[in-house]
Amino acid sequence: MNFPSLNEQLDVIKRGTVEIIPEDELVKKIEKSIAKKTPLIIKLGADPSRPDLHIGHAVVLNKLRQFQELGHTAILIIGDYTGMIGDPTGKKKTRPQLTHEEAIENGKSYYEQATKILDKSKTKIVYNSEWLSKLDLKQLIQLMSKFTVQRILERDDFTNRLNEQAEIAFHEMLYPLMQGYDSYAINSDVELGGTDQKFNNLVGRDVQKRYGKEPQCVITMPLLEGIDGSEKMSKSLDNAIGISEDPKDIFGKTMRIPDALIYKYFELGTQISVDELNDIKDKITESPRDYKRKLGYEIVKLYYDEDTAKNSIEEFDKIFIKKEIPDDIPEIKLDEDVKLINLMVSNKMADSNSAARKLIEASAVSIDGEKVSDVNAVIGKDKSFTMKVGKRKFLKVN
RNA sequence: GGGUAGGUAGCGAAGCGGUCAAACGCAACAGACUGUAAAUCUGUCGACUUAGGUCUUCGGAGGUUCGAAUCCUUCCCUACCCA
Repeated sequence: MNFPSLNEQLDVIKRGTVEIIPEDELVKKIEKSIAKKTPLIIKLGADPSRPDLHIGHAVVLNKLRQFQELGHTAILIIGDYTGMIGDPTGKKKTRPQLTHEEAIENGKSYYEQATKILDKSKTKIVYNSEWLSKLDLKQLIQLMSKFTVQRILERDDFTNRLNEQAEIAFHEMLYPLMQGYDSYAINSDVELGGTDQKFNNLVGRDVQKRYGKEPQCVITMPLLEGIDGSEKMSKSLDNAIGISEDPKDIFGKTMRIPDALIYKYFELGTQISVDELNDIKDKITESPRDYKRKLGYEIVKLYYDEDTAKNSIEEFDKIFIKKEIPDDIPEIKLDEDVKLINLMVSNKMADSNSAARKLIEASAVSIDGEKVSDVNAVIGKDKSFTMKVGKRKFLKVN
């Protein structure tokens, strides 16, 4: 197999990375790979505790995809065994532990979603229970003896937890070692991860060295901010764009990101070429809105297809720029007269009667474009109209 | 095992017998302004309501009291210090 030249590869690999540790070793590995016509083994560990992937997770998957396109081998490790511990990274508290069944189940779902980005035919998937479950106590002690408590505690999360008087459960200290052991088990040349994974991934290097293997290089990718523009993207903060979401939502959410993030999203969240990326870099500030539309288009295209992406733009323009009613909105028929607030609640346009009342009072409800102000409004069963609650909730009544 | 400080709405955090559905901040939602950007301003932010109120909430369970998030008993949970 023939690989692109070293420099071509480096251009692609370096896109968006934070650190390559150490870069000269990576260069040597690539040179060797070209000379021997052997692909590098690229490791990505997946945490099976979160089955819903968002474009923040996609940052690292995109990078892995790029490696695949360069001809290298991607190995996705589903941490079914480590998932039972729960990665302490960035956590202030001990994570809940998954059962093995849950971990496997989540792992499958992870794979399904990850292969929306990765080349399925070139992705090897392995479960780390395959080797971790076979470690006996003697081997585990041997592994533990190669590291010191200080080394494990030096990572920020643990230091912070010590300082903030939060607990650290004993088993959590094992997490980095086990993840590092994965690298040894699959002989990885490169491990990818977010900057938050730097410590764990470096431990992988050490484990390999101590077991007499050539150590992997570590490539860290930035953590993508969520659509609120400040916090790291995460489902629990409700600032994430899920890769399995409806295309309209993906597009709409993309349009809501702060301008400062547009380039970063292009760089990390799309597969547009390095050349194109360089081309738009300085132009974004000229017309942020247009580039944001392009960004939304590219992201939708990545997870769906070109037609869907085009539709998303059109739909968006229709609703928010031309302020028209979207095409496919829920439609219901009334069998009898109902109070407006009940109608809102039963169609999930408000959480409770009180909430519905408050929305009406806040003039957030309109019928055929007319704002409704009567909290006790009753809708006659023969009426036919379209109502709108807030900016995004529509309902057609016939 | 001994000691100390705590557990309040999605989160953080006040309150320490009545004026508490519970200050304040963040988040969220809605309105104005916009490019559904950011920033800003305004309103809402337990539930039901015939709008007068009613009901359920302050770790759990009991109790004292006309009245408890606030006092007492007990149980559960967390952190820290000492061993």
